[in-house]
Amino acid sequence: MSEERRLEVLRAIVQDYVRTSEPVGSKALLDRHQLGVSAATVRNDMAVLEEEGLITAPHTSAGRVPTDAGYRLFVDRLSAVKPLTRAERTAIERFLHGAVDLDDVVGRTTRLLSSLTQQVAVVQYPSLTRSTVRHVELVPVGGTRLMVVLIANTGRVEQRVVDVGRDLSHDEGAVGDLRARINAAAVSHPLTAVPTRLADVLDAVVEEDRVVAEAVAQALADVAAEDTEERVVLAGTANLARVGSDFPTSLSSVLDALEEHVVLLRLMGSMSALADEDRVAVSIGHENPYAPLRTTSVVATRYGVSGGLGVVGPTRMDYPQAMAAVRAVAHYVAEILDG
Amino acid sequence: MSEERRLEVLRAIVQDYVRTSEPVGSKALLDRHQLGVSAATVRNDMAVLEEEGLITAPHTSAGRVPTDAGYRLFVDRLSAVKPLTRAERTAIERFLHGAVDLDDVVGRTTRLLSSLTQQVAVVQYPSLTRSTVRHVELVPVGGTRLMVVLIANTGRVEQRVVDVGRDLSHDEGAVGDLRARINAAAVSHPLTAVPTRLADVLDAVVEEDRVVAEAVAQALADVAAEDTEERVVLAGTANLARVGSDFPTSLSSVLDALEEHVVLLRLMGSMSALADEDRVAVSIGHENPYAPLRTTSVVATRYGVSGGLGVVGPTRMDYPQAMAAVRAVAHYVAEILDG
DNA sequence: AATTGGCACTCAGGCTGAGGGAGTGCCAGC
DNA sequence: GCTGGCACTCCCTCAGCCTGAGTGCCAATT
Repeated sequence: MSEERRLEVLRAIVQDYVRTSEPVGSKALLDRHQLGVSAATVRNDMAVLEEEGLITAPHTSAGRVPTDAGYRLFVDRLSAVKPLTRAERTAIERFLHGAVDLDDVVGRTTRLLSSLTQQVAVVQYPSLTRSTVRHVELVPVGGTRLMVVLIANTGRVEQRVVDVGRDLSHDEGAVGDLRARINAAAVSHPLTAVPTRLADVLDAVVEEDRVVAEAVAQALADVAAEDTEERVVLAGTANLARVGSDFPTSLSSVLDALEEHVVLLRLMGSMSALADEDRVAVSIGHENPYAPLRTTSVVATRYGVSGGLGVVGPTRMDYPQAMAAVRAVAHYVAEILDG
Repeated sequence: MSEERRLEVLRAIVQDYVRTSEPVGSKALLDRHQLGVSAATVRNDMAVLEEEGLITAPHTSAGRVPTDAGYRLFVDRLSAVKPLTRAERTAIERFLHGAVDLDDVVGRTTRLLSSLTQQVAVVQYPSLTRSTVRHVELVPVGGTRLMVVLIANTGRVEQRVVDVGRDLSHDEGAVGDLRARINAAAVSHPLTAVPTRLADVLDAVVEEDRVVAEAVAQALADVAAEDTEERVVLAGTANLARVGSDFPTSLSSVLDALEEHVVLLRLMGSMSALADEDRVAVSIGHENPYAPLRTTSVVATRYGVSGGLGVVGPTRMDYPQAMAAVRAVAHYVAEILDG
């Protein structure tokens, strides 16, 4: 009884089940794979695989279905990297290159990933906390209010309107002075360092502008601190409802979960922590820390310096294909954002 | 045979069917409404209503279900305005007032509307084409590239990066001069007027800055022209999949349709054209111009000067409730954006 | 002329039971 | 350790039956 062949059987089961979404029996396996042994032997192997908790039978006299552990083993040891075709690669490149700004890049990436994988795609905006300041702009917007615009090196733009208690509409000098000081202190430093670096600026400004500077510094600190303000974008939720999908009843709870962007952000964060450059993280079914997603799998990775992207789908997922698509898309997006 | 009572029967049918989602028969009607007549009479009325195409029976010996035309009549003539409770109003107000910027306002509005109505909420960003310029900012972002930031009076911010073919990183004078000229020409004018107003600026700048100014003007014109760049935000798609919902098979095609933001934008546009201040537009089932949404109804209105918002749901929808919620939310959002 | 009670009729949905078929586990033989 | 054979299990499908909600129509009543 060879260990090797048993794993071969597991691989065949996973592949067939992913294709057909029906429990696969010993006979059906022989039809579609040359294992060189008889059905009875396959049955013996299956019995062992079941004992090991890698596959399970929905009921007696039905075929077998991979368990979460089975998928895990498949992903870790049995799946070959499935490189994208040249056509796919050029399609990705062409599609992403039409983007005009960061919003557009993120939007296109999301749609692209969902159509490539036929799953729900999740793309996180490049995180502010790990990025640096490219520029800070101050714009009086009528009355005593000032719009503070922060531009990060990733191209992301955040704005806040603050009330500074003083009408600055006609005092371009003071605003310009403050703008220059803030930029001198903050530009090309990490966002997380902004509060401390602005402390010096506060001391330097003249008394009457102190309160203005403080309000602005506060707004910038808010932006930097507010992790919750990180955003994710979804596409392809319709894929969950497709015929042949495996969400009979729980579909609406999965959709609900996907609208909890805060949760998705945490998810992307924890998963991309596991994924180093060019390697994707996979979380299968019950491995998922967030209960409503226990019936789903997530394939994700990091891109560039601080973003995350991936797909969410049923555990019965074409992992090699999804992993290849996620990796390739992450690669191209990083390239575009760097350029 | 009183016309009046017949309409009363229609109203009762719509109300019961919306509640229970089951065809309503003559007897069940008598239990829940005091019509003061017998079941046989109600049956006669129903026969007439069916002849008029206002209700239909899924099959012989089943109760009746409103047709699209039935809902239409109900909405137009039979539904009383259902004012929100005081508690709901204060909840709306409180929820929206926590918003920190335009993105946040739109996001909160969408989630609020979907949780109020238990439908899919659609909120369109205030359109640029009808708004005016509040400020234009130019920021050199390394090399020969310049970031053009446009701030509209609605609080919306759009940016573009353009290559101006000249390194401006250390020529703050030229940038400042151009910024001042552009703002002088464009601020508080409608976005649509930007291209013509900038023509004068182009003539005035010195020869060597001409190409820079042209690139910037082009970018601004792009933003102003690009209607497709208008954005919508969705929430509550999970509500479509809720148990008791009426999308047995077509669910995924509806979800697909909702991801076509371009279509949604056109939809919101055409509907809010019909809706004047404080009046909501309703499009029921087949009335909808976009085929994949023929099984849904849309309740929408305008808010403020140039935005649209509404909900999309099954034709079996609580119209009075949805209309009240849409109207109230639009009211509050307009107030907040004005303030 | 409108309303009503009565009555025969229809039909979707649920329940049942039989038959087929895919699949299994086990065992004896190679 | 592999294989063919065999008995067994149990899901699924289908047909038939029954029930109950609901209808349409009619004759009688107001």
